Amino acid sequence: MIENNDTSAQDSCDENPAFNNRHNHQDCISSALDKAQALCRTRNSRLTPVRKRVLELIWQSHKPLGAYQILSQLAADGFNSAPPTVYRALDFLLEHGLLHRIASLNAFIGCNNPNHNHHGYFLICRSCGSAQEIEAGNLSTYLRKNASAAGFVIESETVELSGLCPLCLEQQGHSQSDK
Amino acid sequence: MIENNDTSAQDSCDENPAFNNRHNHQDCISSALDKAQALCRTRNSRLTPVRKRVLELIWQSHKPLGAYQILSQLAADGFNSAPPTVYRALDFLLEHGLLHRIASLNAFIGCNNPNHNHHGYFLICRSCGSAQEIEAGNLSTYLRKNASAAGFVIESETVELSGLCPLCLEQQGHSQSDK
DNA sequence: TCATTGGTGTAATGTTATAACAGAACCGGC
DNA sequence: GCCGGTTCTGTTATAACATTACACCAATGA
Ligand SMILES: [Zn+2]
Ligand SMILES: [Zn+2]
Ligand SMILES: [Zn+2]
Ligand SMILES: [Zn+2]
Repeated sequence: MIENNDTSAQDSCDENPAFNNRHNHQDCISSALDKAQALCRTRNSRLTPVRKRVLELIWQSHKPLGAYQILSQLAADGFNSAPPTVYRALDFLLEHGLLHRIASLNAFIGCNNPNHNHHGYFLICRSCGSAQEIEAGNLSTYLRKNASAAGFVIESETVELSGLCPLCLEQQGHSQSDK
Repeated sequence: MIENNDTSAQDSCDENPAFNNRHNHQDCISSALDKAQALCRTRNSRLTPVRKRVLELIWQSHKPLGAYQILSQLAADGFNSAPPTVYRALDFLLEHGLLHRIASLNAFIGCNNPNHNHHGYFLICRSCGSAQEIEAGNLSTYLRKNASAAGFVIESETVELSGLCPLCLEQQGHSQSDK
């Protein structure tokens, strides 16, 4: 199942992990936690148990997770679980660039490039719920240039594109041919 | 590049009304209501008093309005005012393209191009709260092309850019020079 | 007329997020 | 070690946003 035969990928999460069900997802999780650990050390910030657990829960799939879903998992773990607990952890992780908030879903997803100060955008599958962050690059430049033509200065970008991922498209194709 | 060369704007609302405090805003409102009226007639839909009033309230400024703000205004008008009332009206207006929902603000703003089936994006001033819809044009094409390279098919786009509008930038400049 | 449809009234509830304040844990200086 | 400031957590309550479910009514068209 999770075999990766003919790709020389060492880091299986660098490609398009969310829409590739053959990648080794344990690597995604542990790599994200390692990065977070390192980043917090260099910044003299504390990745406390709650914060770490929240980050881990969010990374346990590539589907954006709602605050109250996280909350109930924390409760199952025996952590304290009242809304402020999880929102404080989320705020911390957001501030450090370890997460992004998906406004159109009221949900949160891990960022696997927390060091680089970037503007990403998201492809979100409406069928399976997976989301994939894409580096904005030109897009951001383009938007800023256009905005400045109107005298507007962009400070933050929310670009969330909903549709069907490759995996769900394939499945839909199958079910259509069944008709 | 998004260039819009046909700047034969007679209608004072076609330019950049949200960020132009000198435009005749009554024209914005009445033109929006007229368009809605006409559009509903051709579609055999009913622009009932509540629906019309909600649309009017939303158009009374260029700032996205929350559902409960609308609700309290309806109450002041003597309309029934429970959440379903306003959400039903909003759903109707959204379906007919007369409004857009701003996910990052949980708020609603009028669309002044309800006939044309389009993908707009928004410039939202974090200081004064005004928002301006920009026709997407090439942006949409670009996003879809990039997504399809990842095997993803976009169905809907949420592009909300937050920052400072020209008017607020100018004010900020003044207050800075006061230092 | 009567059934159908679409719109509204109303109560209750669900979901997402924050305020406010008390207490505990951590950390640097002594 | 102990102290004092800061940061983190616990707890209660509430704010803000949105939906469900069901009853009623009014327009439409056999
Ligand atoms: Zn993964
Ligand atoms: Zn999918
Ligand atoms: Zn106007
Ligand atoms: Zn402004």
